[in-house]
Amino acid sequence: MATKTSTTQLTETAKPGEAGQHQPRAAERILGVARNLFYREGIRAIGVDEIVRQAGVTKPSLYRSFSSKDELAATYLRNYEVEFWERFDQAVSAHPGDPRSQIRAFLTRVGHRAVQTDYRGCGMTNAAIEYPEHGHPARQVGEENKRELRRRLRAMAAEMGAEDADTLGDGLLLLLEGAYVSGQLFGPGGPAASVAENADRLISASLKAR
Amino acid sequence: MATKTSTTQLTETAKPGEAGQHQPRAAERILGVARNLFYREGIRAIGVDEIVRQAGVTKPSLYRSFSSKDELAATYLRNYEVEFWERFDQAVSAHPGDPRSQIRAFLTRVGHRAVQTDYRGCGMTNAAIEYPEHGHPARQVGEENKRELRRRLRAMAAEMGAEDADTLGDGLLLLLEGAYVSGQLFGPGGPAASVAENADRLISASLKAR
DNA sequence: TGTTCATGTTACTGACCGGTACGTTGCGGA
DNA sequence: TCCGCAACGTACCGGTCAGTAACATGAACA
Repeated sequence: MATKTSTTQLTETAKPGEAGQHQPRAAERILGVARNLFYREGIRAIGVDEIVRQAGVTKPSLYRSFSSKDELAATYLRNYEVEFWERFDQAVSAHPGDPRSQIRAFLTRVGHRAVQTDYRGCGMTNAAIEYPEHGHPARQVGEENKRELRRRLRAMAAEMGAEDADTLGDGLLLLLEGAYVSGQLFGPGGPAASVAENADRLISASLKAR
Repeated sequence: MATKTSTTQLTETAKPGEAGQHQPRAAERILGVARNLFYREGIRAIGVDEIVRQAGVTKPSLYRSFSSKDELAATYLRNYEVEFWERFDQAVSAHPGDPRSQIRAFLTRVGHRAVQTDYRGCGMTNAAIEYPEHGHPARQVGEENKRELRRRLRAMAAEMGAEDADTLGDGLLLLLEGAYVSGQLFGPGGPAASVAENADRLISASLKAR
């Protein structure tokens, strides 16, 4: 029914004929399409047929590179996580030695993205909600990411000199997750726009002796 | 496989022989089973066959009471929302005229539930994440609920005398949603345990002139 | 030129998806 | 006793699910 669109461009194509490395084009195109569809529609909502159709390949090509749909989803999430930490570290390195500004910079950007139309939140959080079963490959990526994120936020809270650094770090994590979820629930004009401001107020309250 | 459980009690049974209203038993059993399964496993993850099997009925019985699976899911969520407001209003009426204590009471209970094993967050939030498509019956229930919740939280923030009541109300909503999500991601010992404490600090910071 | 091997294809599987046509049962009232 | 009717079950629909067997192609290398 739908015409075959070639809009799914691969961002970085392995240059053919170099270093003898012949990265399969199919796997990258599949991953790119899966990333778009999984993020926008959800993992359970998208079948492998839809993915291979939009990628312009066929199912055996998918299953040669990924052992299962679950593994494809996990790969999508691992890539997603890499980019997440890139954004996070970008905010960190923009304000060396100033964790409060680091948090503010990161959350300002999150808050901005979260009120865009068709914002769909955090792919890892969404996947964990879609797959409540412990041990599911897709869920594990999210669980591990959130544990590490919690560790870093608590460390940053301690670096700020907060009395109860763990509580502050957890509060920042709650605000962040709330922004992810509320962003896709409310859309433009939603409460996620104020995540950075609220985080800063929470930091203020947590820094002064109570 | 599973033995036929009769745990799905109907909360309010239409007394037979009264007013000619004969509520079918099948519909209530279906709704009870659907509620359990949809909440614990997710809506997309559960097929109607599984529901009717556990309810001990057959599919036509389901489709006589519910026009579609989506409508069954929406009914489950509407019931879920009723109980949500019951819990919310319970915290409110426990501290008349004291919105700060109302918030603390509500969030204390949420924080406690959110760190239980197998906690699965807010059914409405989860459904909205499972169904990103605008206009989906299941999603609409959640969207409407969150809008009303936001309105009430902002009103309570104003009642507290916050300078920027809308920002504080939104901050409380972010913390709440974050507790829902983090609760099911981290399980026991997760950051959701501190949602009430963080909310109280945020209120403190928002009440004093900046 | 012939071999090898990764990447591509067509065509298929059994299970499950949501949903339905149609027959059966049981009960209250005439 | 029989009717009418609502509640329920049997058996089935086409479509889609994830996953696979078997074969074609094309380039690198001997």
